[in-house]
Amino acid sequence: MSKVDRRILKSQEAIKKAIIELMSEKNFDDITIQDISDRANVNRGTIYLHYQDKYDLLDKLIEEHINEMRGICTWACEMDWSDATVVLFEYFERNYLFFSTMLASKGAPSFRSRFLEFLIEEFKDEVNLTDEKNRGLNEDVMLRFMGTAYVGTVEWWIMNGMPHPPHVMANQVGILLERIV
Amino acid sequence: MSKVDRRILKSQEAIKKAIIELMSEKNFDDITIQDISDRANVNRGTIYLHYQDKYDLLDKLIEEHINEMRGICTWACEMDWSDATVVLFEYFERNYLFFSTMLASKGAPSFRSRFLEFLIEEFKDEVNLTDEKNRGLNEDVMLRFMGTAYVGTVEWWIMNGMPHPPHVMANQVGILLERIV
DNA sequence: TTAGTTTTGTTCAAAAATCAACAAAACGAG
DNA sequence: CTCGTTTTGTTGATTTTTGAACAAAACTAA
Repeated sequence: MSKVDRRILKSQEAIKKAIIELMSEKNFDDITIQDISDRANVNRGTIYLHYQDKYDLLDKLIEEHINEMRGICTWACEMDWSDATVVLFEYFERNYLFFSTMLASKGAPSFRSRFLEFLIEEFKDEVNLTDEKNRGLNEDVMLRFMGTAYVGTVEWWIMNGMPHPPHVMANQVGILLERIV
Repeated sequence: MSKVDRRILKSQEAIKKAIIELMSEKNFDDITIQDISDRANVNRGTIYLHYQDKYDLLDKLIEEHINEMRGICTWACEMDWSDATVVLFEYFERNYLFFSTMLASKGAPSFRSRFLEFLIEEFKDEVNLTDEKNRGLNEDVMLRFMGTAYVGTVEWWIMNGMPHPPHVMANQVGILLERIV
């Protein structure tokens, strides 16, 4: 865990913040590297020091959030399922601009499917097919069912300006998930 | 007007913002260089690259604001006095944390007098002693009178959380100043 | 006082970011 | 298509910032 030079962190933070802001304002295709460097207040060349191009930047940004969420899930594994969900919803809230932009219709269409894929992966360890209750149920169907429900609910919550606090959402979703699994 | 490297601007901005924040939280004497660099998220050595010590930093910070205000005054000289005052009050509002910290009882005692000194300097060009109306009036007394009134009013406005919008304050102060001068 | 801790101010080599310049690619209007 | 403009991705020389280290000074508590 060799710590990273703070200049790298600062530059990358500024660049990532910039592209999220810009994506919330205009179409991804219309964003130039110059736009990003202007907004981030870094030299244009600095962006190329960290990313191949704007697609690579978007990929890395998404993947970072996925990893962050994976970290939260494994870290919160010891807790109750409902408690773990609270932490996730607080993460969504904290990164509101990212999720609202990415889940918006004009947003990155790749993110929704990547998000779903991640959730299914996480649910995999939670479903128990050997359980009496789940006799005759197909795993892929169950995972898909839970995953889309989760994504869809988060999407609704975010796109409607987070009408309930995270812990309420987490509680509701937690109850519903418990019933399924 | 050779433009300054953006890294210098960013570092100095972060450092200045840091010391203002810290001064609003604790006594100036209790603030260490390490505190400032931590808050600004820059290396401790970077501060010494730009300032002698924390006293020099505070001096430069104050003097920068004085210069900024002087710029506004000369730039707004062509306008009506009342309009110029609006721009100044908007400047106070924009830099609320700085002014509230500096004018607070625990703040930098040097700032209040420096501020007053600046205002008197600016008023000097505005008073006309040859005017019939001002016969028998002493210039120093007039300037002191106007200056302390101005500082005191700004101080009241800032320390009370800016109860009126800048243009209202500017209008009131403008009217009162017109009556005096 | 003394010993132990914190803070200061400075040094160094290394890393990152900067600006300016460039050719190539992509784009858009006529 | 063609010309002119914009954007891209890369280069190199220079500047700023970094982290780590250090001795000296200042502070604290016993």
